[in-house]
Amino acid sequence: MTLNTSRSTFQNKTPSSVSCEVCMNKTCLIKRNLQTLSNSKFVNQKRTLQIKKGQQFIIEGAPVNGLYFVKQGKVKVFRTGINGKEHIVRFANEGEIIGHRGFGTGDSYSIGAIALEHSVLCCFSKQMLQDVLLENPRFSYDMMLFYANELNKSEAKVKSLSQMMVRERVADMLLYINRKFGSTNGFINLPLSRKEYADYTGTSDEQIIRIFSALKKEKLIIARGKKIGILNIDALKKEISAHNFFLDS
Amino acid sequence: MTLNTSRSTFQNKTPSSVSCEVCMNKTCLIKRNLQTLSNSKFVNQKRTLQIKKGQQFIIEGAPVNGLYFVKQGKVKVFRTGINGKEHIVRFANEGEIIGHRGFGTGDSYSIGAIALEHSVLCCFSKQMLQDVLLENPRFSYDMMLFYANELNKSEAKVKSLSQMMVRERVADMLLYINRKFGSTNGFINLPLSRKEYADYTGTSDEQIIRIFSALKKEKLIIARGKKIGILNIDALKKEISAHNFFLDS
DNA sequence: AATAATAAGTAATAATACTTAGTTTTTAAA
DNA sequence: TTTAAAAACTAAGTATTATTACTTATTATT
Repeated sequence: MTLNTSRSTFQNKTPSSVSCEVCMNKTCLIKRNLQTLSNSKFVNQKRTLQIKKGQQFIIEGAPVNGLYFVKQGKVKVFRTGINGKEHIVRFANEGEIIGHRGFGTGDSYSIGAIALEHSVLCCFSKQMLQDVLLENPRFSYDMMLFYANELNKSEAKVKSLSQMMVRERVADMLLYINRKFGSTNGFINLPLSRKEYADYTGTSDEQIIRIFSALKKEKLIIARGKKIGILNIDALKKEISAHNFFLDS
Repeated sequence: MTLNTSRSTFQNKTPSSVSCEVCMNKTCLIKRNLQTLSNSKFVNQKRTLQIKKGQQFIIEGAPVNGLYFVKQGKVKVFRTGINGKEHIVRFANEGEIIGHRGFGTGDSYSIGAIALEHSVLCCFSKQMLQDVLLENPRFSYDMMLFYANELNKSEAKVKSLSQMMVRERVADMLLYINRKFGSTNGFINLPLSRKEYADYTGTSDEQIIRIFSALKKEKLIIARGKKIGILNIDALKKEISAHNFFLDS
């Protein structure tokens, strides 16, 4: 895996660009505000990027140059902590926004982002977005709601890390991943390494492996290589039922 | 401590109401957008509430009726978890907003809020705020930025809970509280119970007590009843320096 | 002022999680 | 295809944290 800088990726405009008007991704916040934004040159100013599996397209600490909207594919968003240890903040699916935190705290990204599979991203520059946000209250309001939703999710995760034991967090995470990405033939649509599960859950690889091993023995999950399938979703839900919440996708 | 409902508190309009135009609180987001909002009837539609120390003014799960802006005082915002155990999401100071997460997920508050000292709050109804946000892009944009900042803070806390040991988290928290609320005569301006420190840090009372005891022995902090003072701020910072970050206030 | 309740503190024990050290399997590179 | 590297797996040992059981001090109530 080579580390491409955001800048070099930025210039990699491909002939597969699709304008926002004809894009089929209905969950995208830009798409949903297209009527409001239609008088703006804004929607013609995006760049569409093809990102290979494993490719990093946002470097932590790099200057914020824009927001990425996931047109297709899956992405993990992470922060690097002590000793280079990675913490996965969230997984992003189609229609979701990456790099949005840079709007708040200044000029650099506080996160990194890597594609988990081949992905197509639409990138809008920060300056352009700021301008159009300041012109379009409806769009601004929708962006605000997006952030409010992200904040709720983040705080649910804070609670999970504070009050759940590791096994509970693992159960919670499997339910979340399953709900967010769905399953095919009984296996969750996003194969992740044990390390990635650990980085998301805030524990070690070995702990994940140990808990998966136990869950497999207890017939709650099944594994085929990196693919994980949930066999008994109710039992998994029961693991966390005392906590009375699920992470929203 | 009696639990007043938000509704009854809501009606408790006092003669000490001050209009936004003459309010001296310069950090308030409404105040900062006053020029933009001046044509709106909006700023005359707030309610000013006097909240006693220990009084709960937001009940988790209650319908969202508005946002609270802290004119004066200090507040803790919490979520209730397993077995009624409380998790403190954050502390809020003057000029800060409470209840803002209700904008994202629907009709009820996902948090509770209690005044840590006598506090004065300005409350704007959700409907009114939505209307004015949809009319004023500058204000909407500023609200969006506020949420983006809150999201960054929340994610820093996620990272802290994932990767720091309890002692490190305690050091981090003391630095944060000290920075946010300041000190007088060598003691942090917000006396908290050991339970509250624990609820914020995501550990048990006894663990807090144990770590405070150790930090006192090592001359890093001093305690007078519930008041805590930092004696050696550099040593405290050194406890978390390997993690390369501070929680922003 | 006296009493009751709660919070702070301490020590010991139990439970949980992390780390280390290996082996086996899978994936990537040559 | 072979080899090397990385990931997955397992077990054992160590460290951290939570829980339990008290005592003491402080705060709230009567």
